[in-house]
Parts: sequence; C-alpha cells; structure tokens
Amino acid sequence: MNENVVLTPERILEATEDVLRRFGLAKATVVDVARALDVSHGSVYRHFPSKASLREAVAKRWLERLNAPLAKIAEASGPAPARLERWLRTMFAIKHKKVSDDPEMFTTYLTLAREACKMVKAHKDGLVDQIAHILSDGVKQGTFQVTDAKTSARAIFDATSRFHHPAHAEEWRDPQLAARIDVLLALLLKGLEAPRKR
Amino acid sequence: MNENVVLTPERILEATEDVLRRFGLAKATVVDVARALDVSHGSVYRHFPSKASLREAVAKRWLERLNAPLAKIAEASGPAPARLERWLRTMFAIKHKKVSDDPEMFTTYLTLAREACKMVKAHKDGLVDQIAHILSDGVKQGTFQVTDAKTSARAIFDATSRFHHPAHAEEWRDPQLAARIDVLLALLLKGLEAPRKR
DNA sequence: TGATTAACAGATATTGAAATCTGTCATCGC
DNA sequence: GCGATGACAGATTTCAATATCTGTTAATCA
Repeated sequence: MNENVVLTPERILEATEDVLRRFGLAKATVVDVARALDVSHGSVYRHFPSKASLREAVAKRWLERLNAPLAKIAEASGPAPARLERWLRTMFAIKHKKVSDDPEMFTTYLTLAREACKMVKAHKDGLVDQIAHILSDGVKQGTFQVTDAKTSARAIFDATSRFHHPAHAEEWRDPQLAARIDVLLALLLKGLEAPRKR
Repeated sequence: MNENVVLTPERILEATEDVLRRFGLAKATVVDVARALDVSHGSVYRHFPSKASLREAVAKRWLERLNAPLAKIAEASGPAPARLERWLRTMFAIKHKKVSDDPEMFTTYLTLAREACKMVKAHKDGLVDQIAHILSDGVKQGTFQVTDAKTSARAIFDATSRFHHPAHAEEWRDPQLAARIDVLLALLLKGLEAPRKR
C-alpha cells in the first residue's frame, strides 16, 4: 500500500498506533511498523533514531489529544466555579471514556507514558496551569479566595487524583463513582469559595 | 531451631514474614517457610489450607498494624478539625515511613494486599468510618458542616488518595510533598468548616 | 490418637539454545 | 546526491526440556 506516497514521521506514527492496536505493546516491533508501511525497517530509523523515540512520539500525540479540549475550557469565559467544575468533569470523562472504550489501548498508552515520564510531567504542569488560570479568574471575579493560584491549583489536581490518575483506572468501575465525584467537587468548591460580601 | 516448641499459626506467620523479607515475594516458597521452622512443608499445610491463605493472613496482619494507631486518634476527644488533620497526617506518615524505610518490603506487602483485595476493601471502609466518626464529632461541636458524614468522609479519603494510596508511592519522594499536603489539608478543612455564628 | 512426615502427581518456574529484533552501514537506484 | 535498502552484529525474546514447587495422602511416630 501507499506505493508512491513519501514516508513522513506523521505516516510512521499513524502506522505505529495501528500496529500497537493490532499486536499490543509487547508484540509490536519496528519491523511490524515497517511492514505496515511497506518499507524496510531501516527507513523507519531514518525518521526516528530509536524505537524508544518512536514510542515517545506516540505518547506525545496521545497527551496532546487529551490536552486540547481541556485547554479550550480553561481559556473560555464565564463564572470560574462553573468553569472549574466543567473542566474537572471533562477531564474525568475523557479518561473514563478512554479506559472503558478500549482498556487494552489505554494500558498500552499508559505504559508508553510511564516510559516518557518527563513528557508526562510537562503535561501535568500544563494541566495545573490551566486550573490556576481558572482560579485566577475566580479571584478576579470575587468568587474564589486563594492565597496562591498555582499551589491551590496543584491541590485541586492532587485532590482529584483518585478520578483522573490512571493508577486508579480499575477503581473507576465503581457504580457509585458519579456520587463520589459530586461530593468531592462540592467539598473542593466550598473550600475555594470567597466569603459572601457583607 | 525451636525443636520443642509447638507449631502455631502465629509462629508460621512470623517465619513467613521473615522468609518474605529475606527472599522477596517471588522467591518465597512454602518449602522455605517450613525450612525456617525446621519442619516439613506438609506441617505448614495443617495450619493453612493453601499458600494463598498464608499470604492472605500475612496481609491481614499488616493491615491491622496500619490500622491500630489511627483508630486510637479517631476515638480520642478534642476539637474535630485538629483531630482530623492529625489523623490524616498520621496516615500519610505511616505510609511514607513504610515505603522509605524498606521499599522492597513495601512492594511485597502491596502485592499481597492486591491479592487480598476483599480484605483491603474492608480495611478502607474501616478507615472511612474513622473519618466519618471525627466528622460527626465536628458537627456536634459546631465546627463542621456536612450533610452526610459517611459520604463526606469518603470524599476526604478520596481527596487524599494522592498521599496515602500505594499506587502513588513513587510520587512521595517529591521534595515539595509536605507543602502539597499542607495546602490540600487547608483546602479540605475550609471546605468542611461550618459558617461562624452570627 | 493426633500431629508429623515422606513420597507423589500435577502445576509452575528455570534455563539455555535457537529464533527474532534493534540499530548500523556500505551499497543501490532514481 | 539523497533517500531507501538489505545484510549484519549484538541484544532480546521465545520455546521446550528440566527442575522445583504446591497440595494430597498413606504411612510413621510419640
């Protein structure tokens, strides 16, 4: 297939995701990727210096796809509390959907992410910044009271780990999950709340 | 050793923990345990029906040892907010100490606990009950305002997962850990706080 | 008599030889 | 000249033979 199409990093990544989906993380080889593209595996090494860097690039794409819809919410306008809640619920929903739609692919991406832990750290920092941005808006609007938006944002991120950190993915099948999220979000929003004007 | 001492479940558990410490979870066999006690492995099977049940008993002991000091705090008297904070900080400290003192043994116990997940569930429920008890005290004292102590307790437990759930153990080496805990606890306590009397 | 043992069958783990994969590079074809 | 190739060395994985372990039981011992 694709006889006269140039070989690009983009096409290689596409093929790699395909191979990962078909063979799983453990069985997927560079030779498989090359075969899927109908080229020699040496050609793949022209675009990616190693198998590790190829995996890293796949992980990066995945993290970017997770990030995009959240960034949109963080940058939106409107009352901060509702926005924070929507942002958090969206983050949970994205993760929960990924794991329930295709658990195998989720664990695959999860392992890739663990290998690229530096990239994950940057991803997390970006998410905390987005929360901090919403918190700052809330302070400006007078609805939130926090001494430092960045540390409070991190606290919110930490407090919700149970519902977004992949290490807890198995616990997301709990039928009471939605209720637990509701109670926690209410508690956190109350903790951020500025006292009413007198 | 111990030629004329009767073989009890207690002694077997002691020996099992010893063997686990010396050989690690993967290498520890029932034969090793029997050898440590200077009996045949058949004798061990007189007290525990299977290797799995032996492991389960070890896990149970471990969970009970974790639970004891926390139960004491939960049952104590005094202002609820300070008690809740002390309870949570003690739980974090116990876990963090275990993992930093002997990381290998921690992962061993962690795997045992995963196998005995029913027991872990009961353990967690007990901890949530302890939090709920403190929250109820706080409501009586007029310092906390919660609609349902049990669900709020679970929210507190969930919100602090990042600092007590073993899945996050690797993240506990963070030099800013203490600061993160401080900010989160302040946020949660503010979220539980009853409005001042007018 | 009741705990302990040694021998045993089936399940699980180890090991080392053979196969496959990763990453390199001299060579090829356009 | 430039991207692609395929043959290659060293690293990694697979697989099947072998060894060890789990759990049972009939025989032993005190």
